[in-house]
Amino acid sequence: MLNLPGYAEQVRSNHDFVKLGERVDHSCLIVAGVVGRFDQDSQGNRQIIALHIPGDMADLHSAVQPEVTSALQALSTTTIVRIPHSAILSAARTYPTLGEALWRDCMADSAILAEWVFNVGRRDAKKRIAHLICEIAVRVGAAPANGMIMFPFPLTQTHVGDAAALTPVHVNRTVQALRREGLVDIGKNVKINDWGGLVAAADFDDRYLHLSTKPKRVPLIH
Amino acid sequence: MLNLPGYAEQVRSNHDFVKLGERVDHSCLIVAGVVGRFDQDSQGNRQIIALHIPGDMADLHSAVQPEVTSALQALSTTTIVRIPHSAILSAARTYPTLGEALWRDCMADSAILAEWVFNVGRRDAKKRIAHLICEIAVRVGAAPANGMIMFPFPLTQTHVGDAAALTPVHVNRTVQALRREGLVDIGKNVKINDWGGLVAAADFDDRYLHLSTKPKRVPLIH
DNA sequence: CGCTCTGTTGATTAAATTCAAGAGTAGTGG
DNA sequence: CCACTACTCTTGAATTTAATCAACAGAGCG
Repeated sequence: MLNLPGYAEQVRSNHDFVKLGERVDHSCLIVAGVVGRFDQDSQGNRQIIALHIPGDMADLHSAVQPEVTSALQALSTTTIVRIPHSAILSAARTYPTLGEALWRDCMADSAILAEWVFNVGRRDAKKRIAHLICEIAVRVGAAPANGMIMFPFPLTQTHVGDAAALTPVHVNRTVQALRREGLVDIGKNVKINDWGGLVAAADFDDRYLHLSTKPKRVPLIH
Repeated sequence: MLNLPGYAEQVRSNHDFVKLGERVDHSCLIVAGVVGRFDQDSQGNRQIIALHIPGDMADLHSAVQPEVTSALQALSTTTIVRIPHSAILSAARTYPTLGEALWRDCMADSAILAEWVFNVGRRDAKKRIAHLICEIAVRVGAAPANGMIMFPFPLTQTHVGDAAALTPVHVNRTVQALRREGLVDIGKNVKINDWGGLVAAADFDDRYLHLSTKPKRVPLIH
């Protein structure tokens, strides 16, 4: 087993722990919480371009590209471990198969990014939010219980808007519509009453998540 | 110098040379022409999620993730060379630094993808198309001549719409507006009259292209 | 208790889509 | 060489979706 160095660190909600423009010498493993990767323009308009959940290396790519062009912000109270690039790269050099796995992990994130371009570009508000919820449900590994899928959801409607490229007002109305239709209740928890219906409404196809090649999540060894 | 196997192949315009759902055992180097990476939904709505120009490995990522989740289509008459994954991966295993470079190359594409999420999500039609043109101008390495930047542009307005997530009708009106304002003339050639003005109109910041770490384009050794 | 943040509602406005049709251009085959 | 077809670009009008503006209510926290 790899014994990567690093120490756990708490990040407050809405705090940037990797900032635009800096040059980093480590990648961040998310241990708990939810983090958003943000891009912004010169007027300060922000867009979440990726969401990361526990088990994700939110910026593994920085190992080969240390200039930060999108910030990482905690969207809830979050625990991270900063892992030095030196450790990652030397391990990858020693075990080329590991290097390939890290590369593959980055490409899994990239495939999600591609789907987000489609999501934001081609789907209307309802499909877009439904699709986002489907993706998160699969990624967190939410399992049905009592005919319902439920998982904690610390994001605000504003966060959802930042991810789906919609205004908070429009997110609110769309979330209400999804609730009224009995598909999904998006609150402090997401409660999916009708997974099949939600998948259909979102036109969700999980192939882009490459679930078969995705490594199982392993508990953190410190 | 690497001596990767492969033979040149002509692809007709509008032809998919890597198809959705297949499993590939090679990556495609673009030698000439322009190719689009397409995602689509069950209704057949299409979205270009990436553009590739000569010198790009359009689907290098398939070396570590061979299941095709987005198709590659020639947007003009195109020449490609198919390079076996076996050759790429064994070279990467032998020379870990090369493996890192390939990984880095994939991450450069990923950074562009991230910018596209922002582009499609947060910019209006004019900024969006202007931004796309700025990006392509930089990537093809277009240089000013006679106070004007000009390069061939084989894409149709429909292609631009597929990339910018706009209808062809709206692309047309927006392209005309950009022409009227003297910023850029988008036709069989792109003619940029006012680079500074276009950059400002697009809110374009080339940092996401990581130009400093981008390897210089080398002529193909066969 | 008062502040801030989040969610909610209504009215208005703006941006982009949709629908429909016509004009120009290039390529194909007779 | 011309007729025919397909594609691209263009225009106008009507419609739809989402943004904007403006308030207010409730929850949580110091």
